[in-house]
Amino acid sequence: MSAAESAVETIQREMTIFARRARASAGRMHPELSLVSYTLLGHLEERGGCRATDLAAHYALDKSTVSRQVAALERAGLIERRLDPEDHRVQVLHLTEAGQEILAQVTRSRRAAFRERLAGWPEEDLVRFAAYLERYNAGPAGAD
Amino acid sequence: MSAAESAVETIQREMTIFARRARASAGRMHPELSLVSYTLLGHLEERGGCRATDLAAHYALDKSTVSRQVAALERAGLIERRLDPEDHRVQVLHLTEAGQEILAQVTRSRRAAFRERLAGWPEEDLVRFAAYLERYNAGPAGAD
DNA sequence: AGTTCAAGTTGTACTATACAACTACAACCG
DNA sequence: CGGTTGTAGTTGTATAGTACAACTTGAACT
Repeated sequence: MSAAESAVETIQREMTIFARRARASAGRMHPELSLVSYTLLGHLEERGGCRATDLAAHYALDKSTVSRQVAALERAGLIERRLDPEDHRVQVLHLTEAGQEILAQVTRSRRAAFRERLAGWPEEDLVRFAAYLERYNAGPAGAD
Repeated sequence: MSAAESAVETIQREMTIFARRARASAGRMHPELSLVSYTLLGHLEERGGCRATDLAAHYALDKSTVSRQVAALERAGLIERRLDPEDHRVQVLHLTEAGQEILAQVTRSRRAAFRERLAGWPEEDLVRFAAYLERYNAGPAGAD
């Protein structure tokens, strides 16, 4: 096996390990915000509000799933819905202040975990690793 | 923000994207084998058989969860249980031939997906990326 | 023998998810 | 206009994966 093939093997294996661990630990680390909820809130913050349908499309989730997640987030007071005056079918979702706070807090704690894990890496390696990951994820969606 | 801090941000973000995508696509890509089942079968192959309790410990799953997964895999004919003659509480799990075949097939198809995604990467980058991932995952478990 | 420990199963509950059927509104077309 | 078709979102139903607790069975060690 060539060095390239064996590197691909390793990348596959390590990415799988990571995915499994992330799934296992996500719920336990931030009981207040599941990985999906966190991602949705993050998207809302980044975009400054969007529609449930956009979330579903972007994250390849069924609209019913998003609908229930959104309902839960609203119940928890983390987002609010504003009827689009242009189109009354549409509800534009926005973070509430509480939502912004929780998102910031979870982001901080996640960032701390990553930072700790990456402590001791030379800056050059961090930058290259980050670039590789971006390049990997920028590829066509669909493969793991 | 320093280059190192911003790289950590990027790593966190991209790893999260990856974990989300993996979860979303795993079920659709290999309906015959969930990510967990695949991982369990892989572990059995690697170890040449082990106990349900070992699986639970290694993957931080509840023993009841493993028990049901194992039951399903046995029902599907992919693994078999052998009573440990030394200790009749213990069932040593082994891949059946069908299990080995399916595992090999899913591994091939996953590998193909990764290979396609990484096509065009210079060998040097593949090797470095693989090394970074190994180093990342080798850190203390628990952080995402 | 009796107690304590370990492996595994089963009952129950919860979360995330998908698919399908439905409602409400919009847009378009004749 | 007014009917048809399309889009946003909700709700009913089903399934998978998971955890926790209670239980069964066998082992080990006094």
